[in-house]
Amino acid sequence: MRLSTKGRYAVTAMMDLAMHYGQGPVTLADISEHQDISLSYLEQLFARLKKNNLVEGLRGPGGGYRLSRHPDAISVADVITAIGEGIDATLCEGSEDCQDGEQCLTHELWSRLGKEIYDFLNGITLASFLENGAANKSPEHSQDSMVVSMPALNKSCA
Amino acid sequence: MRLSTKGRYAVTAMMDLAMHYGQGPVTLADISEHQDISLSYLEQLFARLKKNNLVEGLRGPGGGYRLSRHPDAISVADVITAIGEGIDATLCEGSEDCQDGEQCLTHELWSRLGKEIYDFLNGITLASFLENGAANKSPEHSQDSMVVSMPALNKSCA
DNA sequence: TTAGTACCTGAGCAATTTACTAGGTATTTA
DNA sequence: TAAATACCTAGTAAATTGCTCAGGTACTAA
Repeated sequence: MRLSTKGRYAVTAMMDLAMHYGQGPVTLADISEHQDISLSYLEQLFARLKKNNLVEGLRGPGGGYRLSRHPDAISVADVITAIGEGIDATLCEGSEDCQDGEQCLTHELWSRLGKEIYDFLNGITLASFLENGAANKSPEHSQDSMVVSMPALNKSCA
Repeated sequence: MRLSTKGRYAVTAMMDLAMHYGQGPVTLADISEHQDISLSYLEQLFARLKKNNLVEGLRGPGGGYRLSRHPDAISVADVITAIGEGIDATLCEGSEDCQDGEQCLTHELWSRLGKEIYDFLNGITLASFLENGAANKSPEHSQDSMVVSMPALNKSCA
């Protein structure tokens, strides 16, 4: 589990897509303008996201990206792990370095903590976060005409 | 809020100290051996931890480091922010770059998510995690003769 | 068919972070 | 004093981050 500005870019970009879910694809150029990220950097991020089947790309005029699943079915943990792609095997894990009990113990402790963090982030879906900003575990996965509401966020930023 | 292997090292090291709380200071050499981290790297980490008043250093033979507060009063978020030290002001935040509403919106979204993650990690204290691995909010802060128990973690690592 | 728009690939790069090495100084205990 | 330990400074190779540039490929409207 890793959490950096890279994951932050990815999550905010995915939220951009979630907000326009059901309204046709969103171009990377739009996201680039909205979030002030370079287009090529976004392309790199979305290559990862597409590789992990979180988004679909649609070419041609009027094309862009859209979520490949319902915002209810995409968690923040999904996005971050898709970006990180195979991180967290850092220390013993292969367990050949483990000699004494105490080392195993601290590793065990961290792996438990890491799992708790993952479970927490996995409980936050794009939809649930857009709706009320809360972590909703076990979403109902309603396949209806999803309309993402965005209440009380029109305060000025300056 | 940043989460990387650096924070992982710091958290496991602090857990090492929490386990020996009330049993005299622990040397960095011991932690270095237990966790297989270089001594100087630990020194850098503990310089930050000391700067943020999470640990106390005791020089001379028989010296080492110990927690400056009760394990109940130190959260995982405390450790990670002490290591990170003033990160998360990355994008607009100074808010001069914010032109349109939508950019503010995504920033608002992320800051809310970041706060949720922080609150979650802030609910996990060293003591509560050692005891049962669960996130206990609002610990009772018992100032008694803390004995950190470590049940059911003696499985072999190989 | 052709221009426009989108996605894709890969190289490269400055800045930062990571994890570590080397060498000191300061302080305390025995 | 001598040993143990914290503490400090500086450097550094490797990786990561965030980004740019330069070209490609695929699709669609005209």
